[in-house]
Amino acid sequence: MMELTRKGEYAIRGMIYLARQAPGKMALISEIAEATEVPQTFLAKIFQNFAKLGLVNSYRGTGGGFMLGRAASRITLREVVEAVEGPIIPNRCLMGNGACDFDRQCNVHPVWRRVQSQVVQILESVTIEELAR
Amino acid sequence: MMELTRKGEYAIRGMIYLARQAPGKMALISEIAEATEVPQTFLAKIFQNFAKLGLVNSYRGTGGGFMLGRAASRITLREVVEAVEGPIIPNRCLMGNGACDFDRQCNVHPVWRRVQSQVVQILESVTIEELAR
DNA sequence: CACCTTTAGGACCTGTTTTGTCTTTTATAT
DNA sequence: ATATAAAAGACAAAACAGGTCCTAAAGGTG
Repeated sequence: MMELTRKGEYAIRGMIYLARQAPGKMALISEIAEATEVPQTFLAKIFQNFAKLGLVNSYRGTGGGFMLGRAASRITLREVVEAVEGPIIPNRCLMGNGACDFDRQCNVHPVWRRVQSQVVQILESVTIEELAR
Repeated sequence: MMELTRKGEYAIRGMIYLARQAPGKMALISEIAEATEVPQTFLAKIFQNFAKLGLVNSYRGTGGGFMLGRAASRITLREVVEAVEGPIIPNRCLMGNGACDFDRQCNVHPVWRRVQSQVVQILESVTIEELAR
């Protein structure tokens, strides 16, 4: 249960790699992929999306590449994980789409809420900068 | 991320239903399935497995059915969840099959450990009896 | 014993998600 | 112009989720 997908794992590795670059230095996707042992085209997809979200900045053409969108100390693990995996939701009924009317009736509900809040809290408390050290 | 599957959800519902039965009273799979709104054959599979694990007792033939394998107060939510979903493992590298040699090198590793232990702790602290009240 | 009831076990199936690949396009620097 | 890199989109194999269906086996009952 609750397994991070490869995509998530890859994303974290890539971001840590970027965090370890000298400030302002660009890294090619080919370089990142090789260093982190991630399939290049797959990582490219992940980073394309991250660029849209502002988690990384991307530049095309000669001398282009990727760098972090902001200081590694201001990017949390939670942000990275949720960017690839979607929100942290231990049970469908927490999705808040009204699918679950058990909010008041069901005793399991608050347990999932606790799980959710604990996990979010842990991931939120860790920054990419810490992971890159 | 970390979503419980339907199977897990169904299993919990079924166990709670059993916990609400009068002590020693047998419940038919057809009855449980209907009451909990779970596809009968699917629930049957889940409970077959639970019978092997001792989480429920099953009896065939007329007057047969299912009942809890022990007091509801001695069955934790963790046990039920892990019985259907497998161990709670936020990242593959925690599986301990030697697949991950990052144990000492990787900074993310201890974060996943913390997540794992927190979630396990929460689910462990809740019994089916509490959920059935 | 014959028969009915109820779970056990196994085979099978369908749709979705994961984990990618491949090709073409667009932007940029030289 | 040309070379370089990321962007975008189509495609696909494999695994997983979420079931169904059929037969077998066990246990009561008349």
